[in-house]
Amino acid sequence: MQSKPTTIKEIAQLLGISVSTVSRALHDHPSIGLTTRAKVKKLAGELNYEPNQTAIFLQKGKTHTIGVILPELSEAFFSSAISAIEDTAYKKNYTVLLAQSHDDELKEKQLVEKMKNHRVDGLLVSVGKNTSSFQHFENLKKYNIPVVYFDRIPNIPNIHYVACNMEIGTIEAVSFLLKKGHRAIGMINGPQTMVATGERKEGYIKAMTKNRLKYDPSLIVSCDLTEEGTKKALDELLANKRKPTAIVTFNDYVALFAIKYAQKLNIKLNQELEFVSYANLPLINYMENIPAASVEQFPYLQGQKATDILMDLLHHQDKGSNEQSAYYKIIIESQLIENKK
Amino acid sequence: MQSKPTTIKEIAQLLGISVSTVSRALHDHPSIGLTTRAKVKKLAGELNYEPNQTAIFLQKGKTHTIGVILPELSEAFFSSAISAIEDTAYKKNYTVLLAQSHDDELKEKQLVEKMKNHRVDGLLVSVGKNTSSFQHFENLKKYNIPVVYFDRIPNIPNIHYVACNMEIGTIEAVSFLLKKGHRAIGMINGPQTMVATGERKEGYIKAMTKNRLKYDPSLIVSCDLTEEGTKKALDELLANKRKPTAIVTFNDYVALFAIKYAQKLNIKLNQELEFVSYANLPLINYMENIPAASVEQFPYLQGQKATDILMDLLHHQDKGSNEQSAYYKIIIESQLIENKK
DNA sequence: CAAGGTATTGCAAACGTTTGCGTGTTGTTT
DNA sequence: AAACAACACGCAAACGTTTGCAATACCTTG
Repeated sequence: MQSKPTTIKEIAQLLGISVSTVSRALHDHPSIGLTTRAKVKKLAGELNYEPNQTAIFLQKGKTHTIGVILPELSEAFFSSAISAIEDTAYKKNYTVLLAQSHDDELKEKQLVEKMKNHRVDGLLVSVGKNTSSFQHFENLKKYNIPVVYFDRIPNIPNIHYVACNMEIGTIEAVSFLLKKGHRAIGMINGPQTMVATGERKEGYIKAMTKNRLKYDPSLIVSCDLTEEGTKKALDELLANKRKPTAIVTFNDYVALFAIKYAQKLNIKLNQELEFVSYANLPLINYMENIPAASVEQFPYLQGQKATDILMDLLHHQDKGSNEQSAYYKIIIESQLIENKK
Repeated sequence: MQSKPTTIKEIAQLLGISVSTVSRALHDHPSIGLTTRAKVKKLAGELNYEPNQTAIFLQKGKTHTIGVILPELSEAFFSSAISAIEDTAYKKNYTVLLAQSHDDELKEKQLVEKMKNHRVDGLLVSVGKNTSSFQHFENLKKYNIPVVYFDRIPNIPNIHYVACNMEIGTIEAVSFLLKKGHRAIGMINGPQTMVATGERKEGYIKAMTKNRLKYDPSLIVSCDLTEEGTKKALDELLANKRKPTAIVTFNDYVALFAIKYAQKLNIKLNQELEFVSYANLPLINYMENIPAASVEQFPYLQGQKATDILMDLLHHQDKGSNEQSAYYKIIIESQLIENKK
């Protein structure tokens, strides 16, 4: 019952011809006669022949597989990105080898090794929160395994990446609130250590100066992104001498925490206090009390672009120009989207 | 600059010994002298030797890779499951090859082929909504590739699966509402075609009869799971001669649609009308108006169990007993969880 | 010192495929 | 009729490992 998969060798034997002829026939090599070609294909069809990829991998040195390492699969942002990656890779006939680092630098390193051993053709990476050294990724260059970073990118030169610039979206967000008449606009920002925190702050300041308004540092508070931290941050803002009438929050989680808390404080949403956030929760649509607008970060698009770049890199490394000087640096502009309710 | 990965052959040459000795030395084969063993390992370390897995795959006929095919990566339920699968597989030193079918039967078939060609050792599958034939999966048996289904399992005999039984959870859900004093309990169920719809209905009926209450069929309405459909279903229930004071909804999406709509109708939640749902959205925690309780389906646990089973199958197929008569049929009991607000 | 044993190592096949090159068989051309 | 293309196919190496078996060296024992 346990039929082993058919091999090229068996076909050759059954037909009384050589394996090379069979191989070539299956690939429509011109030097094979039409009759043998037909014979081979017929038998191959009947025997349900499927080429053994592992053998081809070994032979060609290419696996047609790309590795993906990201922090957390179950996070909405990443699951959306991985969905895009799989879709895009599938179209180009690549397969996806998946792994999550759980934001653990050590595990990340091990995963890189594993990917290397599996001989993935290329790697897509969103680096962990705590990753401080990127040597384990950079080492891959030596083995000619291209790496494309996305979303959470390391701050080092000479890399390919696609990321979303939060600054533009933030400017839009603040401008949106200004246009609605708000003057005291608060911001619940993330931890100082994150790049994203800086981008948001910069965007905030730029939006203010652009509109010839003075920037009040006391209106930006940082937060550890937990529910408790959010409450504290909101308290802090509300206690400010210039009590904000609108708040930009670091992300949707923070926004929802803040909204929930604001309701408990009997604050009238969208009247006394309006929120704008950064989108990372897909189901904003299912809820009633949501931020007035969200800065979209396009996870699907990011995954798609990153995969496209990797495919491009893989394609071009064969033909000449192994000395690459150009690096893909794709910045997707974040974009403010007003939430319909 | 482009250093090719070190091979066993190079080590052998450099040390003036044979490849087989190097191979054995690296595997701590007892027949290799301690001195050579040390020499080999030292050099291997210096040269950063990493075994070429593709070669090992070919040689051993095992890839230490499992394939995962599921409908939609970006859905919370599946992203949670895949997270579990990856975690579990990683611990056993397996790698995950990932693909999504987008509920497309044809693509599902192609993916199975692809997985087979990649010579995955085993397959984890949650079948697509529209899949009617399961032959493409069953064919894998011939090639000795075990398949474990999870969550969305086909209704055929002789398969391994892990699924969540909705009946118990539903009984709990209805009982929960009965205990709270509700007597007219409505249900917004799914399409008649889905297995899950039947299970919910059965659970509902059993809960009623168990409590010696008569079952009123007009209190169960089906719904296509869209927002519009949900509104219609709710209208229908509210127009019933016995207007329900509580409703069990097919899933969280439906619940949120219904809750949103109910608020628009100025119905006082938890007083006039109470909801219980089936959990598939993780961020219920971030919202104010949520179902009073949810039937948990344990996606992470399902993914974990399914992977464990597959690992077990893979382990035991080597040693004897290739004639397997026993099939794993793991039913995880769904469980009602009261939502704290 | 010969015999036997043991510890160490090498040889070569195998996994399934691709591919450069060689070889034989036709057929065409002069 | 000889020479030469063109065509069709086979041989064998290669990809990097593992592993059964053979072979060598060394050591012990009688």
